Amino acid sequence: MVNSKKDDPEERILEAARKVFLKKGMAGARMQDIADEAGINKAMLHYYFRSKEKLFEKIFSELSQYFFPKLVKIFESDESLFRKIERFVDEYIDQMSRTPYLPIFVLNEVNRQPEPFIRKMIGNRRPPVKKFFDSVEKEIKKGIIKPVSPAQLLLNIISLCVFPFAARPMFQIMANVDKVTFDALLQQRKRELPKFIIDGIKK
Amino acid sequence: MVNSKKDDPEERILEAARKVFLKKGMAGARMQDIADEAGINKAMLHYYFRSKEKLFEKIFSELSQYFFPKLVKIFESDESLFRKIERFVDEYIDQMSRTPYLPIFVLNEVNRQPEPFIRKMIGNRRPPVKKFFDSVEKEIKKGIIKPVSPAQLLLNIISLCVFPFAARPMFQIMANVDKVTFDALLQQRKRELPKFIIDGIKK
DNA sequence: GTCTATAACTCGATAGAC
DNA sequence: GTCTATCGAGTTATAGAC
Repeated sequence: MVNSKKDDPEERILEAARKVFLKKGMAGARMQDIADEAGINKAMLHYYFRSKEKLFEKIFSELSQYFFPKLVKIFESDESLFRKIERFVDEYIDQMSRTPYLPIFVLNEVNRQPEPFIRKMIGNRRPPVKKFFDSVEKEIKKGIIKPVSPAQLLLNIISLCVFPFAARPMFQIMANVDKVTFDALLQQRKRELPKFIIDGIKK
Repeated sequence: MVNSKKDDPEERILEAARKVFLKKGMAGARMQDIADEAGINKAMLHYYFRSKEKLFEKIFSELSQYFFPKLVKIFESDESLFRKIERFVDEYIDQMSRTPYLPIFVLNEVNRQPEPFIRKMIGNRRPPVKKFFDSVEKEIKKGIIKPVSPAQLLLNIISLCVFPFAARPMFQIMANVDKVTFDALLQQRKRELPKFIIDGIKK
């Protein structure tokens, strides 16, 4: 094994940059922090990625892709709407647990970066929501669920899954709760949330 | 009227700082931006508030207080739990509509500032949640609602109210929606959300 | 109190030796 | 490719005239 991934400096830099940008955001991150985290020298960052902005673009582009729910796979199946909601909640909470700082990072940068930059970065990463809407309309017509607005329902589901992660640091401080306890709370949530959502819409 | 509030430079600075910090965050904000916004000179900022950090502390402390739900007033009343939820949703969405950038600002800074700073700033601003929990337990015992976890229910309510504001910039870009349309969506939400929540818990 | 000028410092970026 | 040294732009903060 000549060039193991772990020793590849480019890979080490990306990993360090991911960590620092996630925690501090573009404006708060320092190239020095990233260099230290990667155990190398500031000049190397520029050698490999030219500028802070280029490095950030790479990281943001990569990370934002994990933020957007992979609705496609789930909602293209021919399971029932309820089953789809169950799977979505389960998978999305798992995904966010793996990258806890991701929601606040993405929300924050989308708010702060100029709009053209954001359009370029997340341009065609919009999840194909139409399939979900159709699925909701169908269940309404069948009389299985109440006549809810599909857009509001989708917003509800995403709010309920994502917000706890965005509020996690605040919650942990205010409730004086450690990581382990909070994770337990999330596991409980994975079980209770689908029930809550489904009971909120079914007839 | 010798010293109208509108002309008081200290007040003008605070208003400008609020605006700039909300939009750009501590790390992204520039003292020059604040000075320009206040229509005065950079040196004045330091004359009145000594340092950027001191000014930020003042603003953050003031703003974070508006972020925390005023549960007290609502949940101390002797209305039914359902009525309390209705009022909470209505008032909280109104509050956030008045300060749209507030949620993302607070969540972001809590994540980024060192924990001791946050503790000092929002220390005893934790809403007295116990009253709400008691109220939920009571309704469970009476058999009016299902046996839900009060903590999860509170988290649900807050998620559903706050998240749309944190995600607003992203949502507007992705759905290609302007401010007016989004505000209409929020008004619809004020009507539909209480139904959704209540149907999610009632027996 | 308010302003101009500038000091002091931080940080991204580059030059140049190895 | 990697490092040390340093430049230069941008920012916070202060000195000092009015």
